[in-house]
Amino acid sequence: MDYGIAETSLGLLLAAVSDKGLCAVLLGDAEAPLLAELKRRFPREALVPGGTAGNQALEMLIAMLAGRECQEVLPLDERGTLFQRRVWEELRRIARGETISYGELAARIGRPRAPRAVAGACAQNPLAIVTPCHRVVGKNGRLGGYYWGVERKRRLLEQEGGSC
DNA sequence: CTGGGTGAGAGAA
DNA sequence: TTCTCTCACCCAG
Repeated sequence: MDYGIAETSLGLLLAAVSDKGLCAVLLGDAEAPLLAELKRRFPREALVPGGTAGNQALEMLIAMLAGRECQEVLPLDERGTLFQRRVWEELRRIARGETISYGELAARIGRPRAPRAVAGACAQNPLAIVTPCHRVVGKNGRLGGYYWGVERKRRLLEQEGGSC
C-alpha cells in the first residue's frame, strides 16, 4: 500500500491506500509517530511513501475538510469486526454539522443497551474524517473523548458547524 | 457527586 | 478455548 502525508489545519494528516481502497486516515503532530502507528496497524504490509493513490486520497480529504461532501466515491478498505463495521457505516450517515450521542447511535444499529461498545468501536475507527467518529458526543452535552485528542474533535465540530 | 448495569474487544493462560 | 480487565456511556440515587 502507499501513503501520503500533508499538513492541515488539524496537524499532520496521513492517508494510506491499499489495492482494495482507502484503509487508513491518521492524524498527528509529527511524521514519525504517524508512521509508527501505520506500521502497527498493518505490520505485514510494505508501506510505500509518496504514491499516487495516497496523494490523491489526501487531496480528497483536504477538500472534504474545506467543506465538500465527496465521501463514498472512493472504495474503502475497512478492516474490523462485523459490529465495528456496523457502527462505522452508521457513522457515515451522520450529516455534516449534526451530532448524536453514543446511546443514540447504539439504538440506530439495533443495540440500544450497548453505548459503551459503540464508543469502543469509534475508538478503533481507522478512517478519521471519512468516518466521522468526531460527530458522536456524550448525551448531556458532554463532549466525550477522541482518539486523536479532544482538542481536534472540538475544532472539527466547530469548523463543520460554521462553514458548509 | 457515586455506583452499578451494560456489550464488545484485547490479551493472558 | 475460557477468564479477566478495560472502556471516548448513561441513568438512578
